[in-house]
Amino acid sequence: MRANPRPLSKREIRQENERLILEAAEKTFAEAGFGGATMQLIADVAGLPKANLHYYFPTKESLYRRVVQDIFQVWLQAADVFDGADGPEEGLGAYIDAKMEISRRHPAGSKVWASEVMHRAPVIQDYLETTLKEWTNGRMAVIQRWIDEGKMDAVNPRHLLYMLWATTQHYADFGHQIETLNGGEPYSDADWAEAKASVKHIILTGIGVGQDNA
Amino acid sequence: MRANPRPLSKREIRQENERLILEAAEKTFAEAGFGGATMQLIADVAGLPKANLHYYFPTKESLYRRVVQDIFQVWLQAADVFDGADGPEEGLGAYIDAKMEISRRHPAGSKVWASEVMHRAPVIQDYLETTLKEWTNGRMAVIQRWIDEGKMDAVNPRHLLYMLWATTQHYADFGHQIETLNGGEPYSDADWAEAKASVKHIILTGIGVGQDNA
DNA sequence: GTCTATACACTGATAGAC
DNA sequence: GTCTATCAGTGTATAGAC
Repeated sequence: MRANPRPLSKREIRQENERLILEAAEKTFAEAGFGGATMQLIADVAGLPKANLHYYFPTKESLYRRVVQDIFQVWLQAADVFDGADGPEEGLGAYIDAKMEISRRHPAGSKVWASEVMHRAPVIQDYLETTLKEWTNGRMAVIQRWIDEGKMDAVNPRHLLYMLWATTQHYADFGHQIETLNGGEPYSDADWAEAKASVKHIILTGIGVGQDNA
Repeated sequence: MRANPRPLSKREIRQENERLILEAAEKTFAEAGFGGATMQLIADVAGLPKANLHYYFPTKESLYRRVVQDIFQVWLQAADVFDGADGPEEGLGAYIDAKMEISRRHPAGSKVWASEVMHRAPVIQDYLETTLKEWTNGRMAVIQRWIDEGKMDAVNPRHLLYMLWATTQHYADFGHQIETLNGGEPYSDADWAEAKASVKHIILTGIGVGQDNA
């Protein structure tokens, strides 16, 4: 344990505390839902007094809104691998890998997102109508281009995307069920590798793309 | 408006009121989550005074428990089509159809189930460990048999099941997102038919099963 | 079996000393 | 920027008249 060379600036204190709070909030909202997560509980998880949460985030809803927005950003960035790919095997394969990795590393975020959408997106409806819609249309166009170029079968691009989202996010959102069916044991590296390979194999084969992934 | 030929027996009154309450509860729990759904709100949806709910279901949790149990039954019954099928095209095709139909007809139930599992199954953990586990093992054995008989490719049966669950339930759990991406319009008969056909085509092709479904 | 009134606990949010 | 004390509002659940 070393002494800090200099005291943190107010800006740094704010950043650090916001990070602590957001981390605790994401975990707590995921586990208990918006209604079940109390400010007291989030404060306990963050290791701060409840009043401090209200200092950084005036209302519970503003805190929740920030959590959902952050998740949405991570989620959108996963699609960067999609762009600039030569074809579906590379592009969709990398996208599946990226989304499976998010399910593994940020399961809480995925659950908060799922819960928000299930409850008719009370705080991010505008994102669905603008950003997500544009993103979806763009990726559908890419898939359609691959189809036109004969690089994959003529499947419905929209429902292919939905299948990718559903399947990859399932490993986060229903992680508890999967763990229970795994004898109560969390997934090992090998389990995740098997899951990834299975998902990629079935979907890529399903759209007429040969692949040699082990 | 006709007069009832005879007054309802107490048993019939109980059945009818329980049905009203359970219907309202499923809808409300799905839309607002366990914490967000208040007994007052459920009572309003059911058209009954709040105190009556406590007469039929002593606590909020007992009402919720009953809702989840009922959903689980519907969900398990959908798998009847699985058994007695000659091969994967018939068995899995019918299973996908059945699960898509449940997503269409009982989206609220699917959401309550998803929410329950996401929150680590506080009330149906025992079902996951017993009934669901046995069900899953049984169906995995059927799939493995089809593989051994050369009727489909050698994919991992467990992950194939997860993909079926994820993909079909996605159309209920994320129905709001799908509707938003559909221009705010609910899915028509044609939309559902297209979704079903897409899901069946990709998955059945993905496991090496030819199919001629339109 | 129905329903009004109410008890009791808890939650989100704030005031104000430090 | 931190934290204790506290308020106003809401939620679950029940008592008791009908």
